[in-house]
Amino acid sequence: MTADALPKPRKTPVQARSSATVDAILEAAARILETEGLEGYTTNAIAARAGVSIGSLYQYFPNKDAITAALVLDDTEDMAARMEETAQAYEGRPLRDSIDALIDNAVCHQFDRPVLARLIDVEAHRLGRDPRLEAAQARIIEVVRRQLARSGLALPFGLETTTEDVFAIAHGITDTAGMRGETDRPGLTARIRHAVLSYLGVPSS
Amino acid sequence: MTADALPKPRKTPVQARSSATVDAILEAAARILETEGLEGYTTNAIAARAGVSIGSLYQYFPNKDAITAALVLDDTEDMAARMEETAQAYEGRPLRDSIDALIDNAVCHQFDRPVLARLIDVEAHRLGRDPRLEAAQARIIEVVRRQLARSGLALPFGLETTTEDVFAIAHGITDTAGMRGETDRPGLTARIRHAVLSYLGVPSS
DNA sequence: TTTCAATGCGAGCTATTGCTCATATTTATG
DNA sequence: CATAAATATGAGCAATAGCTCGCATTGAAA
Repeated sequence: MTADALPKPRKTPVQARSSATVDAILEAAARILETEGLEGYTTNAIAARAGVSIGSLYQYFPNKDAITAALVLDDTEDMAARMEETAQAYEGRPLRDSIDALIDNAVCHQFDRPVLARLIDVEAHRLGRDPRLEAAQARIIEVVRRQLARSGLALPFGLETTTEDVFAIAHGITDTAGMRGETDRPGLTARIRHAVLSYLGVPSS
Repeated sequence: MTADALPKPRKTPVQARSSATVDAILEAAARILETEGLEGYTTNAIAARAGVSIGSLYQYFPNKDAITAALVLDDTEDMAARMEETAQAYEGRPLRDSIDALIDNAVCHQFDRPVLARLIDVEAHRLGRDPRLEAAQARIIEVVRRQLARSGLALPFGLETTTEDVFAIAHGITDTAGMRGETDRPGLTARIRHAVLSYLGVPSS
């Protein structure tokens, strides 16, 4: 008996055209989530919009959730990379500046595709735990944790909890603004900065 | 031609047993959302857990979304009533106390059924606008707005935006904590209070 | 050119879901 | 009791979803 009993990872692209197929599928999935919501988010629709047959789709993804998981993972890893870059670029500069830049990262990300960002968040919770995803999330957390640790501030509730709360605050404000269709990005950044800095006990202006 | 072309509102309970049926359906729907998530949230499953036939279910709800909408509305109206009661009970007392009590309301609500609370939130966004729901939401907003307006504080971003942000901050922290399974309710309340009060520029302890 | 793996295709199977409808039972009323 | 409205039932239909599989096409190595 051949060991093809495990349907977890499907074929991995080796030629250029198959990589293009995978990319097209993920991009189509994102666009459908964005424009049609979870209702229209079907494998057939994804394949159609990607200009690919369902058969091809299922050669690279074992099931529908795998597509969503890939979407979530890509998104999170992209965010992690941006955060790390930003943190490095602002190394040595005052906390206020680096925090500002990090917040702007998050705001940009949400403003870019607000509906998609929210749905990805929802789906990420629905799908179970995934080591690779958790690693990417940990990278993001770590960036903020390091900022706080190096700041020398007397954190109100300890390093872990404060980090978590700073995140939750930024996430809450950003998400709400994104859903409401707010367009004033600098204004939003200013509000989040004020919320975060005042939470940390730093005079905010 | 009879005017039965509008399938929007179905039969309204007039006898006691039918009211019990409706209640059972809504309670079953909530419990399924809570324990099985959106996957197991099917009309047949709801009817089965309610101990009712699907036929009966569809006599009182025109479609599945109507059940969800009723769930969302009930939840929101319940919250609005609690908030209004609390605000009235704390009338005349210092802002710190009333804010604290209002926050505790929200925390209790989320801690009671965290998974359900989140899914209701998600579904509320998926379903379109509903005048009755918006009215209930407006009642909640109004409670907070009035607190802020009467406080005499110099609000950082104007009454509307500040109200919205206070909400978003509390919602963000509560939601994250609920999803993480945190159990320290007083601690959570303290953190939210600190976040909100410092955002408002009030010394927090 | 030959050969074979990689890739692509899409009709259609299987399972499920939302929902209807003809019928049965219960309750209220006179 | 008789009658009709209110309520309850659940088999099953229509639609659709996720997904398979046999076959066609393409690309690259020999």
